[in-house]
Amino acid sequence: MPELPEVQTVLDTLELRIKDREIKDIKILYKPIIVGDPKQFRKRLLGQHFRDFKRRGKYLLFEMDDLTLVSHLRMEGKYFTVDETVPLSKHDHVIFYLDDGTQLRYNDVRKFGRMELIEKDDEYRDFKDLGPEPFSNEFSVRYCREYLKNKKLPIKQVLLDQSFVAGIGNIYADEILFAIRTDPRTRACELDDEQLKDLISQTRKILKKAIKAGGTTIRSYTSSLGVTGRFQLSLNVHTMKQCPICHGPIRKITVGGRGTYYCEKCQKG
DNA sequence: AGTTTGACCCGGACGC
DNA sequence: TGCGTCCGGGTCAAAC
Repeated sequence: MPELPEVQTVLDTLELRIKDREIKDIKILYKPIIVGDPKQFRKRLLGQHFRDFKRRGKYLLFEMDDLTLVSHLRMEGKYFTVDETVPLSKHDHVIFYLDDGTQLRYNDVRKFGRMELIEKDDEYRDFKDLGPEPFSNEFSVRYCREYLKNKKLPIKQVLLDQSFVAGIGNIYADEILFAIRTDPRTRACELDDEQLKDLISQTRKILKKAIKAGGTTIRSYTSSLGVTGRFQLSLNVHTMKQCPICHGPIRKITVGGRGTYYCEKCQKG
């Protein structure tokens, strides 16, 4: 599932491919992807150019001339830039016809992804409940301490809560907790300042490394986008069988309804 | 009022 | 082959 690093990678790559391209036409093959009226969506985007590529949490923001296209990939949303002669794939749902004869295609097996137009510089309504960016100064020990002080939920579950910090999903939550040697079930309010400091720095370190890995991988692809690059990312616990530190078994449990991998020897308290 | 839980959207993967 | 079940990001409603 695309998390912050994958979203950033997709954005960076799309910027290289379609920056300043004009939208000549749009075909929407599966309407629920579009939030709001699909006809208006198409109409308003005709003649617009992809000018800037920004990210907020896991949201992609395509800044056009007069408006912003907000896109969320949810589980398996992918973008491809292809020549118009390439046949449609099974799960292509939205086709953008560009002025250089190429197409930007949105493909989504689960159909969970969403696109929505917002007025330029408008604060997107979904963003009001979105927590700070992991790389921002706002994501500080003081902020975490305050946010978590009454939270009795498992720390893993809070890491997945986008209103705490934006952009972390199931895979990186597991990796971060492994990196700070903390049991994913630990109550969030029980982390002390030292652990919070560690949490913040490891979060940034892991996300940065992932962005770097994703970017490297993506560049080796010439005809398609949306390959997230995760397969090249080295994971320590998520979907792993053996702990890279103690070589003991990695356990899989359910925390907050999500599959969770951890090492019971290395991750205590 | 604030916090927490669970259903929902969807289809591929997997198990029996 | 053919079912049934599981999974998951974010939203929303319901329950605590």
